[in-house]
Amino acid sequence: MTQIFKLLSDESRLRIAYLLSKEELCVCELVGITGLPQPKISKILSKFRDLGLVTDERKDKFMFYRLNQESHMLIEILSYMESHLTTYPLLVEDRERLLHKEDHIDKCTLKSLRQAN
Amino acid sequence: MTQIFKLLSDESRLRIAYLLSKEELCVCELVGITGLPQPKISKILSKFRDLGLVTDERKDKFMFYRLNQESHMLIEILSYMESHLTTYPLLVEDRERLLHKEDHIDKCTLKSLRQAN
DNA sequence: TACTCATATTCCCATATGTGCATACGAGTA
DNA sequence: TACTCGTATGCACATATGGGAATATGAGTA
Repeated sequence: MTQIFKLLSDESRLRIAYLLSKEELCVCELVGITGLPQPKISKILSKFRDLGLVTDERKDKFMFYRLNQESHMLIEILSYMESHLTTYPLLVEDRERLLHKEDHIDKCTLKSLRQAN
Repeated sequence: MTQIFKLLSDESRLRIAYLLSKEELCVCELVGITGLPQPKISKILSKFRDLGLVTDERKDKFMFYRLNQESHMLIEILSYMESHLTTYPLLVEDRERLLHKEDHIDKCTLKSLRQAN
């Protein structure tokens, strides 16, 4: 339980957890949306994975991460955060960017791959 | 928001926050129930106070702390924890000791003071 | 004023943590 | 096999953090 709180106690981790609570995302999408350095995001995701809070799946060249649906507590806390989002503008911005994520992932080939589908 | 999660990410802080979610308590009661050293508890409570999460009130020689009722997010998280308590036996034990707290505060004069009332 | 007792603070130490950078890995492909 | 590109890992560094012991503070009281 303290582990979950610890993960959420860091702004970068909180942002990533929040974004993943919305939909599954790959590393380059998270980089594009948050603007955080890629190694940092990979490290954060590996911590999440070590604690069994996310699962990963490779699709083409991309590693997609999603919340482990068995992490009830994490999921409920994140969904609960939605109602307190105005106290955290950065998360609101992330949510906005997530809606237009195609505009933020031009540094990898995922964009054109998506457009091809 | 991250501040709240950070507070709850430490076992000692989590225990104290949980106990205070049940009822207002003074430092010596928290010492008695948790077995944690008094300076540690005072430090934790001062952190809580700095973040506006608790309020304090002196009664006789004792400083009583309670959750700030305006800390909605903290309060909701703590009440939500109740439903996941079995995953954290230590909190269950604390809850038990809280029910019989008179048995755990014999190192200060609060006990006899209470019995006098 | 001196004393008691509950609580608060300070200091020091070892350890943990986050960060940036460089680089390694690994799957697909030419 | 060599190359690309997305992702993962390792290292070094500064900083943050928790813990324990000693001590300070402060209110009440004799």
